[in-house]
Amino acid sequence: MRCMAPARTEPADDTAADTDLPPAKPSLRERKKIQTRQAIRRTAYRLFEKQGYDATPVDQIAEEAEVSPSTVFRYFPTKEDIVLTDEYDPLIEETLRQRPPNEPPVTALREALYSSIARIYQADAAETLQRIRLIREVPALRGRMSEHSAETAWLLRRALAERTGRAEDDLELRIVTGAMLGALMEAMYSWVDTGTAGTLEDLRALVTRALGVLERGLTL
Amino acid sequence: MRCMAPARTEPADDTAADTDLPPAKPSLRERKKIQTRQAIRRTAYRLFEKQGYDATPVDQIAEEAEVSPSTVFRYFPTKEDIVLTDEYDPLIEETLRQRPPNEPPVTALREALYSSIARIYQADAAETLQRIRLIREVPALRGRMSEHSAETAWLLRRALAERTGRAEDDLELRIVTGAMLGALMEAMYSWVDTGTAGTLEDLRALVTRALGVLERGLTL
DNA sequence: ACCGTCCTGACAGTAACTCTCAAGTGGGAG
DNA sequence: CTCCCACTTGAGAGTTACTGTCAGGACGGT
Repeated sequence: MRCMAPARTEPADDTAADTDLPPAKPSLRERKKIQTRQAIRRTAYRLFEKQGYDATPVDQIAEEAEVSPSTVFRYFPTKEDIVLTDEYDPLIEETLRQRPPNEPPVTALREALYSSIARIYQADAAETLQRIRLIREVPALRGRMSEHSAETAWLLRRALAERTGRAEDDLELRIVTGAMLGALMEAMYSWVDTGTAGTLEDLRALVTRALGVLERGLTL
Repeated sequence: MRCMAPARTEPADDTAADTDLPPAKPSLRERKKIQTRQAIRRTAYRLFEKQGYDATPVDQIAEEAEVSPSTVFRYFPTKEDIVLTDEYDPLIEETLRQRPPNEPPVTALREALYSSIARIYQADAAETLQRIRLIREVPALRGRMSEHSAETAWLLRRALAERTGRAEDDLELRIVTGAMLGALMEAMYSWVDTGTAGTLEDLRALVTRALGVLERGLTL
């Protein structure tokens, strides 16, 4: 397979994360869309688990989810996006903005990441675990993930720039966000490595240690 | 296009980097292989520059380089690899091993990275610049690059583990390498951002500042 | 019940690979 | 110099991830 770089125009529209259930009942059409989205993703996850990511063509996912292949691509611009859908960035950003403005930036970042991670994990623990496992094991997904985290870094940078009054492309800011994301990524992978069942507490502890290392200036 | 995850079995064999010219004259066959490799890459870079990465099909590269499409894929397992060939990891590793063993790990890493970067840059400055520019601008390449730097991180980790006597999968070690690579990546991007002509001195300065931020515990 | 809008499936087309096989070239042995 | 084996190349067919178009059907308000 390959992974060209398509327009990459995420829908990013109204279709809410299928993990939160707002009490307001959307129209029948909307509900069907959410159902279809879930069906595709669930089917995909099941097949990936059974026979592997690469060995699972989109056509098969479509067939077993009982939709046409075109529909799959309408919901997920790329096969990778079936795994990597994350609307987490706005969540992180919002959480970060709610931190007291006088708080030191790294602390604010740490706390924001803490609560974001907790919320993401609690939304669907099993699926989150499987997702991270897939990301770690499938090179294409890892690549796409890091690609995405570059955007996250940019977002964090903007937020930090606002806080500190520095320019958005300030080198020190770039370094800080790059280092934090790099460290956190390792913590994540380390988390899924520790046995099969990572718990939220484990994750918190790992993140704490990771950020601790950063704050101590990478001393061992 | 897409980017599945093929066997990813890099040739990684004898074909030396086309940048260094060892005095020993290899056989005619070997020389032809190197020529072909260079021809493909040069043609590709020229076309990428002219019409963009995504807008340049492999078939066109093959045609203009006067080889068959199959040959292109024989030399570079994926289109991305035409840009991302780097045999730098062994270089970094060797340089790192040559540092005095009693040197503090982060210092050793810094010095090893310094000289490696300098050597890579000096081998072919123009091409290096164009490569980094491409990596920054093409999402697929960025993704693949970070994927690769995960391997580099692993390599660094092993070297550090040796030095410090820690386990290879030690969390702190992962954090340190992850953070350093994250920070260095940002420094690189920042380097190509500053005007069109990044100089080696600029790069050194950026790396110094980046590692300085890390050593100060991400204080701004 | 009607009608415009949104959604879906069928289909054709592009491009990145992958595999196989036959023909050509290099290099060493005699 | 010649013969032969090993390596390399080109050609072609096949798979898979997408992309765009178009017609039919369902939804939802009037």
